[in-house]
Amino acid sequence: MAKGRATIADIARSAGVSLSTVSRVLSGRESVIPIGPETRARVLASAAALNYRPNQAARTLASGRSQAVAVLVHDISDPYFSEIVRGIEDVASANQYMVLVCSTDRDPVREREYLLRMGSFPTDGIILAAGGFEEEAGLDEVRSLIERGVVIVGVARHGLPIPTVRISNEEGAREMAEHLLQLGHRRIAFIAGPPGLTTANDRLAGYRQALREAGLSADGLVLAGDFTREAGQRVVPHLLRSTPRVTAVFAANDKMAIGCLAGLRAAGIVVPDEVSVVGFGDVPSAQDTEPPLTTVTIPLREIGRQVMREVLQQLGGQPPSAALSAPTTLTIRRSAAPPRSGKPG
Amino acid sequence: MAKGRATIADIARSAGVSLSTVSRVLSGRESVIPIGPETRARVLASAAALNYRPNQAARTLASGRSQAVAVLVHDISDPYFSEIVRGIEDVASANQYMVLVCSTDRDPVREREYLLRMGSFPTDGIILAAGGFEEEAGLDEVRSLIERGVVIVGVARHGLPIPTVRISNEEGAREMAEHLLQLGHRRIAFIAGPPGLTTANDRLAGYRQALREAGLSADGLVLAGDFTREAGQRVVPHLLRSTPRVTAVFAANDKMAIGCLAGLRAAGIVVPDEVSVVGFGDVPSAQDTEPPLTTVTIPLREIGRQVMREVLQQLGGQPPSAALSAPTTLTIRRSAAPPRSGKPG
DNA sequence: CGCTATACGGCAAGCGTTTGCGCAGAGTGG
DNA sequence: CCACTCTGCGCAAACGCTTGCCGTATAGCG
Repeated sequence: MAKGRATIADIARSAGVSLSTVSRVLSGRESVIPIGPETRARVLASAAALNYRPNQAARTLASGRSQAVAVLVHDISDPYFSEIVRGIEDVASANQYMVLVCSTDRDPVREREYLLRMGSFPTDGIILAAGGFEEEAGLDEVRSLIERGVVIVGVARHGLPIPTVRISNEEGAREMAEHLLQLGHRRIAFIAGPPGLTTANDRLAGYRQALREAGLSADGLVLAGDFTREAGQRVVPHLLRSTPRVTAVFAANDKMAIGCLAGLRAAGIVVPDEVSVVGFGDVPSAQDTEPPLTTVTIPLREIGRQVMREVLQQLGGQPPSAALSAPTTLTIRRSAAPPRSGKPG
Repeated sequence: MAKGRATIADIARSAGVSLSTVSRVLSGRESVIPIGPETRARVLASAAALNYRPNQAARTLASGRSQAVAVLVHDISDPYFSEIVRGIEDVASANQYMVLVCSTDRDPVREREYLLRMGSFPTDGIILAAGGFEEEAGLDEVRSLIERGVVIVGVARHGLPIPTVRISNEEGAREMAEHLLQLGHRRIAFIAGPPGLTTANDRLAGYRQALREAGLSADGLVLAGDFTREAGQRVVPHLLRSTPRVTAVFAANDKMAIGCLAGLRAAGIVVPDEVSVVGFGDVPSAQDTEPPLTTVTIPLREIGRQVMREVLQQLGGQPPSAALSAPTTLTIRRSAAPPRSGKPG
């Protein structure tokens, strides 16, 4: 039933020119093969009259370009990733690109599956926005995709042979830890992220380094976590039991910090008076907790824009940029304060 | 440079069968034209050996099916929408569909642009997840898309000639208002959403109805808002100036409620002791505010799943479902309480 | 044994574009 | 006036797959 839409053949007929001419004026390839202004006008007029819409599938097949990029994230419903995707979409849509999202739930298997499907699906580029693991699983797929001419760019995805925008997770964590140290904290716990996830590990490394440089040991202070709110809540008893009690806790991401805040409140501990809590990421809700969360902010949207720009550039034939990077910054709110003055009594 | 990938022609040659046979076993059209088990095995083996990946662009061109759906949202970085998208993706990916996102920033013009681009881009379905306006702008585009055979389904998008999953915005708002009434509140302000947005208007209508049924007037109690956190914050002074002072505030969405909470705290007003605040939506961060927000929860992810299932069904040739709907529920947390007992001493 | 289904598979015509190549005619410099 | 270079445009071959239409065997049936 679907009414046949107009094709360039219809336009060619109606304008009295050849298919190639129509194609050339419609797809902007005029720069290489000039078209007379009057011819072009006729074509354009016919196209408009026929309400012509190019068939992107046909274009893709013929040209090898699909005007689409795929972005792999852990979970699109996580504000961390949806913010990156928004940045990507901003520059994509400004350049007539479409973006399709793939949530992998931090599962290497699902990631590989998506990568595999990308082998069929027409995309010009793939953005690996999902954090990677120490041991990358989809290496072969990535390689074969690259071989096919797909440009792949990652964010915080070292360990893969692709250009990557670097997030200063380690530096950011170090700064935050130093901030805590400067506030006077000496017993600072760290709630770690999912094991193996480089993003999480880098933050842990930054924390460790700061402690080491301050001549402190992190022994017994790093608690297992998995980036969920529940994890942050779950560790509260451990925190309380520690002796001497920790005076500050640094969560590897905001969600855990927020969970921790909730757990602490439930336990009747007041933040930051009795214990300071800081996070990493600066998700939107970090400013609405009580107290508002001190955290390290990552310019997520800008990262998205940057990575998409990079994709576009490479698609345009330019070589991969040497150093993409996004600096994190400390944002001090009210969940961290100096520890309660010294020793009891 | 891109190494040519294997095509069905290669497989046909290697397996000693015809193109059609290969196509049939690989694309599952065997049900209609049976293929011998041994032939099929040979084909499969060759495909595997050649590391074959179907070319979806070619498939789309030849078959008219693209295995992709587009979803239009106001803003993918808004948890409300990213949650819906996640639900969509869940069932899409389980059915080998890809989903591409389009953020319109609540701008009818951008929505039309995206709709227009969908005329070129190969998608089998379009989901209008972005709330609509009283006066729909993209009607022509929608119609022409439908005519081309694209299935379009909306969420809370009445006013368009498409099946839509109904969110009980009005009922939910009425319930919430009734809850406040029951708590003893009589002066309940309402922070409205963007003018013209049906989702927002429906909630306002629900609030009004509840008040009316209680014999109360809403005059002077509905404040202009736009769904942003800032809007919620901005109205605080008005709230405080009202005489007699309102004892409860109902924001048309959570973001405004949260902003309001922040504004109230800044003004030294304690919630819910001095004034109750409730929202609508139950975004994830609603549970982490202080006090945790009483709000009406919308099963966003399930809505996403439902709408995608509907798309799939229609793609399968079934008629549009008569009544898709998603019931909202009240979730009582701690931001609403009975008003301070009666009149001042 | 003849006849009709049925199982299995090939042919070839598209699907709508892009693009390398070829070819006129109009300038241009010598 | 010639050899050339641009312009401006058409031809037709892909791009990789699906699918309607036709054969063949083979089996089933009376």
